[in-house]
Amino acid sequence: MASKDRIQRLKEETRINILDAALDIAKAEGWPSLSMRKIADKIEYTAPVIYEYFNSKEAILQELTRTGYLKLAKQMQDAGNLFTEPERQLEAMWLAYWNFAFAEKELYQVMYGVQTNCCVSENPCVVLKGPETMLRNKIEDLLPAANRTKENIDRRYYTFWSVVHGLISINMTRQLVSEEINRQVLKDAIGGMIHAIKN
Amino acid sequence: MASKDRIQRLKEETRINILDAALDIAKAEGWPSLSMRKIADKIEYTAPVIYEYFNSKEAILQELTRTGYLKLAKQMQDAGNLFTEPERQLEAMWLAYWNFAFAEKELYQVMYGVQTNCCVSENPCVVLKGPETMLRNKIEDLLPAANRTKENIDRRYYTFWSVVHGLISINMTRQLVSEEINRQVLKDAIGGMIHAIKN
DNA sequence: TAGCTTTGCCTAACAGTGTTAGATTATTTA
DNA sequence: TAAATAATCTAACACTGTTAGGCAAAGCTA
Repeated sequence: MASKDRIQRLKEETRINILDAALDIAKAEGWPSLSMRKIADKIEYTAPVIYEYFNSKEAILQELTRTGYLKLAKQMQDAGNLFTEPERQLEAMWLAYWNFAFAEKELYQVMYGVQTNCCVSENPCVVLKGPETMLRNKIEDLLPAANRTKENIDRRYYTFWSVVHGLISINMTRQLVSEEINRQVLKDAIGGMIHAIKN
Repeated sequence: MASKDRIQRLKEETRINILDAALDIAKAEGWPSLSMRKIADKIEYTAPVIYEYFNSKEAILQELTRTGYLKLAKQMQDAGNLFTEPERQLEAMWLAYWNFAFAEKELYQVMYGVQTNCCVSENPCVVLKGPETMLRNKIEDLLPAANRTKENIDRRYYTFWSVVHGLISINMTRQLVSEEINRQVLKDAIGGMIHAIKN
């Protein structure tokens, strides 16, 4: 009856192989070009056997986001444990979050629905820069002449953009942020940023 | 020779029809289920005709992002023009950006590569909440007991998350943010937020 | 108006996708 | 060894983006 265990182990193994193969392909060629047949090739099976382990391609991605969240949680936990003061811990946890996003880029993408936009890419023609330059100009106006450097404008612009775009995309991918919280976060961020710019 | 003009006008018209149809389908069924044949159906042609107007499906999306940027720029311009003080203008412009994102959700998605993540969706099982709860707990620790309300924790958490996730996804979709700016924005945001939490 | 050329549009096809049904082979059980 | 079960494959369906080739209508020229 130990053969049952062996078989069970083997099945578990190919299950993991499927997940590994999927992630490998995504890392090598990006998520859009991931296909069931490519996964099958990599694990040296034909495509239909994958469906004995996962109900759909979507299910594979779902499982990968699950492991992604576990990995992220662990790295944040470990980072926090290096410190004792809560503020240092919180800082370390966010930095761990940041580092995870780039160390495990593909996992982060599937976890949070960030697609490497092929559309805009290499050709940042002037119209795409319209909103950007408008905002930068206004930030420049507000900055005291003394610190009106390119680096400063960059920094303010990206801080602004990050918080607004971040909040928007959180709202679009998940839908659990209350209207009131949105209003407050946005108001705080914009108000705080404008205050900070004026010094 | 006026017929040349008429024909030119007609061609321009179906070009616009293609773009409109694509956006309509995306609004109705989401970007993933947009297909050339569906566009063709909507404009009452067959699929290959579209290739006389656009080189590829990608080109259609590219054109739509272009119009999206124009629309966004106009709305920001108009919003800014309602005020005279630069700080009010900047605030209004960011609010216009925010409003555009939800009023023209599909355009924003294609412009900035935000995909409505089907993966996570309805089943927020406990593991997905791991990182979230860890961060919330730490924020709770840092908040003075007096303002340790759920609303406050929510607000701080989402502000934090927005700026970090926003910066990450900006980096992933575009790649034009310098390492130095990233470091500064991240440091400023995290430092500032922690300071704000402690009051 | 006749013929020729160009244009507009379509059908058919290719290679690829996710997914399912049915047949076939291998393995385990009796 | 024979029957039953499990593992795996082939073939197919309906779909995707995209291209090649043909047909018919429109325009131009004589």
